[in-house]
Amino acid sequence: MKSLKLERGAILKGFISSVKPFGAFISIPGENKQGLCHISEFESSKITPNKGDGIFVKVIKITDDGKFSLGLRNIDQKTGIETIPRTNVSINEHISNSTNSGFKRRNDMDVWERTQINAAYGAKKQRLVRGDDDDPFAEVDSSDGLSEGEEEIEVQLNNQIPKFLDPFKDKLLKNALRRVKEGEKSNMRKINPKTASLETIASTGSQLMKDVKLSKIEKMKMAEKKRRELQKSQYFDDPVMKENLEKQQENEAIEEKAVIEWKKQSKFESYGIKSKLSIQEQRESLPVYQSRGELLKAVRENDFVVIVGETGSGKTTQITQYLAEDGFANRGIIACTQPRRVAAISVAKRVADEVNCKVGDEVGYTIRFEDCTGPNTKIKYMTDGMLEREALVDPLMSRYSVIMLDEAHERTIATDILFALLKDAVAKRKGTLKVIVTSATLDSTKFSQYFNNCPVFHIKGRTFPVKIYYTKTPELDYIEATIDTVIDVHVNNPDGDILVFLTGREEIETCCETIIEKMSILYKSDPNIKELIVLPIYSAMPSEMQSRIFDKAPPGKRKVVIATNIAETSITIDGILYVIDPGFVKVNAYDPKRSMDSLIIQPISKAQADQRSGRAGRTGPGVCYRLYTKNAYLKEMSLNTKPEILRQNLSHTILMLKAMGINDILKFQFMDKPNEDSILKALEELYILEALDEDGLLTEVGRLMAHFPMEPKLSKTLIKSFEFGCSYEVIEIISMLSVPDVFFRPRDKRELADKMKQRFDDYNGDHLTLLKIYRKWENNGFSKDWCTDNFINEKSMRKAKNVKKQLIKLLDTLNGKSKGKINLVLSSCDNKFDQTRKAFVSGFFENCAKKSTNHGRNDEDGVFKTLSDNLSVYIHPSSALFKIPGVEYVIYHTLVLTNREYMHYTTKIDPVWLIEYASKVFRRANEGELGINKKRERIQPLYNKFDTNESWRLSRGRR
DNA sequence: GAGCACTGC
Repeated sequence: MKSLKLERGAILKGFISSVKPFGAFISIPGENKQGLCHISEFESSKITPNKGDGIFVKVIKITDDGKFSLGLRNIDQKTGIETIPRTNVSINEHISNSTNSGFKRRNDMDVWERTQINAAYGAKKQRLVRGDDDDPFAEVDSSDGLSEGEEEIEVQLNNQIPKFLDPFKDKLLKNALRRVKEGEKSNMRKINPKTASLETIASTGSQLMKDVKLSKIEKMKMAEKKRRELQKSQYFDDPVMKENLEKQQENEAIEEKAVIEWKKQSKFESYGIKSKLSIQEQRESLPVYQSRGELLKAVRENDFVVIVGETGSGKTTQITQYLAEDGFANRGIIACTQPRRVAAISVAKRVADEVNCKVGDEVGYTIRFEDCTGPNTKIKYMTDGMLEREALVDPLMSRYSVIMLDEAHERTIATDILFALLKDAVAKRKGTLKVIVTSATLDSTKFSQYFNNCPVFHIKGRTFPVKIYYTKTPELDYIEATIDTVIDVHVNNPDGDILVFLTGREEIETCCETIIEKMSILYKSDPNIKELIVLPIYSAMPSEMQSRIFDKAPPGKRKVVIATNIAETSITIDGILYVIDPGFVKVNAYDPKRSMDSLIIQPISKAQADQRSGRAGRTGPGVCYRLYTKNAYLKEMSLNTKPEILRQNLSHTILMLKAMGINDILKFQFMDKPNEDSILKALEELYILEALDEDGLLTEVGRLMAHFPMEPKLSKTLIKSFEFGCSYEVIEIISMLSVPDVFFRPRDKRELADKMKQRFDDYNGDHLTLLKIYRKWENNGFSKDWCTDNFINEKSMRKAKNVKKQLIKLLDTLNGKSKGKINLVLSSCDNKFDQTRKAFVSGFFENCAKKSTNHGRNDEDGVFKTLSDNLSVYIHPSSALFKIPGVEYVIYHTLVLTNREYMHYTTKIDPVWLIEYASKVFRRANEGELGINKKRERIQPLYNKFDTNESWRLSRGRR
């Protein structure tokens, strides 16, 4: 054959010079460079690449530097002649031949799109026909119920992408999907891009997120398919390929190891700026020092003082010391509460340094699992939840002379409850207890009014000015806008790190990946662009990865930290000069009517927006880019974030209040009173758990339940476990239920992680599965490696172990204090795990669901109906009971609304137990009084909460 | 066949 010139489209003969996992290098005689032929080319041509083989190739592309890529498709390897792409012909032929069977003419682009869309959506109706080689479009059976005019096209999946469109595949897929999405949305009201509200944008979600997610699924499928085929066809009979694969794997292992080593080595930069000033000089240089005298005077003269202290004012570390120096410590302990444990510890350490003592001596801290105070302690930092617990024993707070509720503007439930408790205690203590409350600027008036119009003190902060920019029109896709802004700031602005606020892990990961992708293109086009280091952070991330965000960016590089609102308050990163705030946050919304949790994305509040922008002004004058309009900030955003007490299940809180002797919850002096539904729901729950009696007064059991730091359903279960002789089992399960999810599912190894999890699955359900895991871990010496090997979150396991320890200690104390009245002797049911399930029924009978019989229709499989509300609920796919036949009655730990109403942690039960252990609520249905449908449900609730508003007081179980 | 903002006792 005559040698052809090397140009695009030319068909040449070459020789395979080397085989790689991604394809083969091919030498063309007379050319001194090798061309690359991708593995997909071999796959579609059904040729096994072997070193030395001669093949016909077509030149697809030649780059500027003379490299060329080659193709094999549609080239007859015997003759070297290009065949006409068969798909084009076949489709047209087929369509013209089949006009009678309801098909309309469509071009192959349509076919291709439909195939892709169907594949991506896994459409149920689609019926794939894998035609054989001679008849790619097997005769279509049109008798499947399609009416005239409707068309259902049936195609094969292989090689449907027109060759000429290959390079645009990703883009086409994206567009096709977008069209489908828009088609779906066409009934919805149109969003006007100029006036869209934040609410609308939040509820629409980001298109970019969806696109990335879909194309990722596609890519994963392709990669998996490729990997499998490669293994199958090449690995075993080709020594060159085998060697290459092994080498590649080796390299990957080395790389992975290097990353781990690097992570180990990279350590924290030291915190704070080392100051040359003496401690005394430093203290005097803080802004709060200017107000020392006035502040002490105000505290002496008033029972309550509200302090508006900006960040960096020194209020948290200094005010307690001023009070101690002024003699308040002689009349009792000076307490300062913090919403977070780390804050309590780190502030206590700092103050101990300043007064030159050991932590736990004059200055100490108390948090759950850890009491670091002593007989000399005068200044005590503690979590607000800890002080709330202390109020159970001592509502007058008689140990304390001053209590400072720090960060009170965060409005945790504990702080909100303490507001009212302290107001009461101050009145009763007649001048011997002082309360200081810190607040943000925006709600200082509200705070002052609540605390009997007390004085408000302003302390200036020590921060730099932040310039704020708004967008001119609303950003419809806030993820896309965020990515563009990050890159824009990086390319056009002087040095300084960037902080971005997004709502969750998924968003953060997508955003990071897209930025890295886009940046790599930019680096190529412009070598002068500085490197951008992209760092994600969210709470569920392993702590060794979290610490990376504190590393300083090397000279000449800039870092961008992409965070959830963990970076709003919990974590402070030095060196941030630019903040990018899309204006959204993910919050938990609890629906008391259905006792269901759901996570929703919503606009942030003004206070939150200000908090976020403030993060740019800690090391120098900063800039904040708000990706919403000024109008949205002024008119759409609420002043403050809705306090937690208005968003949560209150049963635990209300049980505590009852235990403190506060009976009339509806008249309790909340700063913001929770919704009545929410209070009634909690009271009702406590009543059916027998923690409250007919009059709403605390029962013996209720008093006991209030001692445990867990939700009432769990404490009831715990107490009942002593009757069932399975307290060890129940304690271990409760410990596992009260920590973050123990199952670890890394993005790239989900299947493996799921398989590992399945080995622990107990056929009775998830509670016993958790028990199994805890015990396996214990038997393996609480080993970290065991956790890693089994895809278990070690952090959670250690926490569970701590909870177990605390519970056992607590039970010991209760037994000791009760002088024989209570006898909670720990015991194990050995292998009689029915006892354990029975104990859970006696606490969780309200969370009971029965498999729906569907009355003949089988549209929806696996639907359960809750016995209390007849709500349709589903077993979560992660459950040990998912798709297990023969599961009729179950109890569940919580109900979470995501795509569906899912039961989390489900356990199979015997319905008879409901009657036996929750006789107050359930009874056997009476055949005579029921209709046909009701008869199918042998058990019915006695108690009807919709009777009257006060029905929680009544017991219909007695009739 | 699925999605976990953030705390706290």
